[in-house]
Amino acid sequence: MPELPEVETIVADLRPHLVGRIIVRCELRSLPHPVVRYPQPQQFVDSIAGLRIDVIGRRGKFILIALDGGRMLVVHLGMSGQLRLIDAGAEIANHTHAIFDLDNGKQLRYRDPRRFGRLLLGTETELLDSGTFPRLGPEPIDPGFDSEELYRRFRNRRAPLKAVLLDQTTIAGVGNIYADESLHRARLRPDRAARSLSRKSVRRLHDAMRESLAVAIKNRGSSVDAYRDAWGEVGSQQEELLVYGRAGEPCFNCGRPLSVLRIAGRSTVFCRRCQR
DNA sequence: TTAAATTCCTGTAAGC
DNA sequence: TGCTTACAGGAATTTA
Repeated sequence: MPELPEVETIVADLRPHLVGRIIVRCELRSLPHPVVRYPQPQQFVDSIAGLRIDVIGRRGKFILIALDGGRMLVVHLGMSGQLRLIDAGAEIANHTHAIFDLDNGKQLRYRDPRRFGRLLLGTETELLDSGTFPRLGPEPIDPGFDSEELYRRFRNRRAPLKAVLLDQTTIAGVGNIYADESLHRARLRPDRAARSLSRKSVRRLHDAMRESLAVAIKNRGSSVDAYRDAWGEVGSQQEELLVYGRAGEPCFNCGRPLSVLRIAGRSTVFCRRCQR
């Protein structure tokens, strides 16, 4: 599933090909439309035509495409979303829900078999006020994000550490894969209360999380499920994962079979010996 | 206020 | 082989 490293890879790949391009036309397929959440689909289509792409960036797991006139196109890939740059003549894959025609004969296509993703169009204020774009926590890979800030955010949280890491209003961009990977790297049990961590432990987690994300970005993300980059290619981080998806297999550190728990409705893999 | 449970959705894999 | 069932999960929504 696309988390911070996967979204970062897509954004970096698309940037040189999208900035300066004009969205000539937008076509929404499959109605009632499953992924356009704001504004109404017809208004979405009508108001995006003719706008130039000025900037493309990322915030948490959201792709932000700033358009001239102050509005932005926001894309969240959910579980199985793909945002790909394809020649206009190419065959249209099933589950393609939106097609944006660009002024150079290319198309930006949004495909999402499980339909958990969403598309938004509006100004920042509009999207925040409509409740369609959440108030996210800090970016974990931001140089200004220090472990003291993380400690402060854990301070009054009695929920399990894993659940707090998945909470996008606490930290933006971490999902099930990198939560498990970060906790393993930091040698912390996923089921202990976040507020029980010492400053020292939080510092270890802070460093582990940044390391896990940085390595994953370098490897162009984890293609454990439907994840593909902007060209339809897989990443390689799935081959480097320490615990995610390895329940029952030996811990690379101590050899003991990895355990699995259900926390916050997510399967959580960890080593009972190395993570205490 | 916080946290846990439920819901959405479809492809995949396991079980019979 | 072919059918049924369970499972995967991000985040909004509902319930406690």
